[in-house]
Amino acid sequence: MKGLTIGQLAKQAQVNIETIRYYERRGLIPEPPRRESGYRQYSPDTVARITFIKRAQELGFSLKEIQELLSLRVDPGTTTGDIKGRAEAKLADIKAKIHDLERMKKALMRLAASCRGRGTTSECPILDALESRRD
Amino acid sequence: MKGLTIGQLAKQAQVNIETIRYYERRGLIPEPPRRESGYRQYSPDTVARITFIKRAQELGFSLKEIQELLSLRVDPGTTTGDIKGRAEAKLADIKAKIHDLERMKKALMRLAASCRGRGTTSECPILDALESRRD
DNA sequence: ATGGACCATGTACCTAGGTACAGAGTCAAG
DNA sequence: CTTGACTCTGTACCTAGGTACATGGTCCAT
Repeated sequence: MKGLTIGQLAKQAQVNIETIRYYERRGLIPEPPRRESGYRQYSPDTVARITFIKRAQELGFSLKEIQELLSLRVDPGTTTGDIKGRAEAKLADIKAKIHDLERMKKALMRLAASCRGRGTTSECPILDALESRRD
Repeated sequence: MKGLTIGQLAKQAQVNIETIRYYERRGLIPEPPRRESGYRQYSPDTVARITFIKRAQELGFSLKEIQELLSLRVDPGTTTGDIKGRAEAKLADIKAKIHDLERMKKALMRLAASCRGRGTTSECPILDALESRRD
């Protein structure tokens, strides 16, 4: 078994080929080994990595932040304490996101429930979900 | 009280003035009343609306999606059943986000915990957080 | 041994979401 | 009643995150 070509990887991860090369340039995925011809040879694990990146984006992380998240594992030049600190920073981030999503979720559930059978819709305040923020 | 000028609104909502005008063009905030001079006069509620938009973006929603979320309340031409359906679609979306964030959270918590005191960091797999997805 | 499907590099182009003027009018404190 | 800070519209420009060629070299099933 020789690993995946970039085209196979793209298909499995459901992204454009160019996106993969772009991620490589950005340092989001490691440069893979090549064969004689220069063709990239990817380990199947790369699929998960790209899937992770894509999903993390949908969760509101920028590529830069995702890079930081990913670097929480592979970086061998860092101390564990450093890692721990960075992990906890991201953790706080994530908790805040979950918190706000929970608020939106509750608002929408109230909305969907209250909007059953009534007449007009003007009284369905989703805005309140994230109101009164404490930045 | 005459409402906020665009500058005051921008300051309170912590965004650029141009962003507000841009949102207006995009239909994310309603066109406010003007005074004689043409100056926009905003209700203080607009602060919450912009805050909501900004935060929803950080949660991974596009402006188009946010528009849909916001339209779940003000749209008077829609039936409650329609609203309910759309709310539930968004709800599913949000639940999925929460779910994946929970996975990331758990992964990071394991990471932060396990990375205490050990030597190398190579065994801290955050990637597993969103692996094996079921799209 | 060859032609259609892939891949490589490099550069150009695209969309979303803003941001920054320019040029002209308005507000209000002194 | 002026002057510095704001605001208006319109248009141009910018960054992030891709996406699309063009040109040329591989791969492999027939």
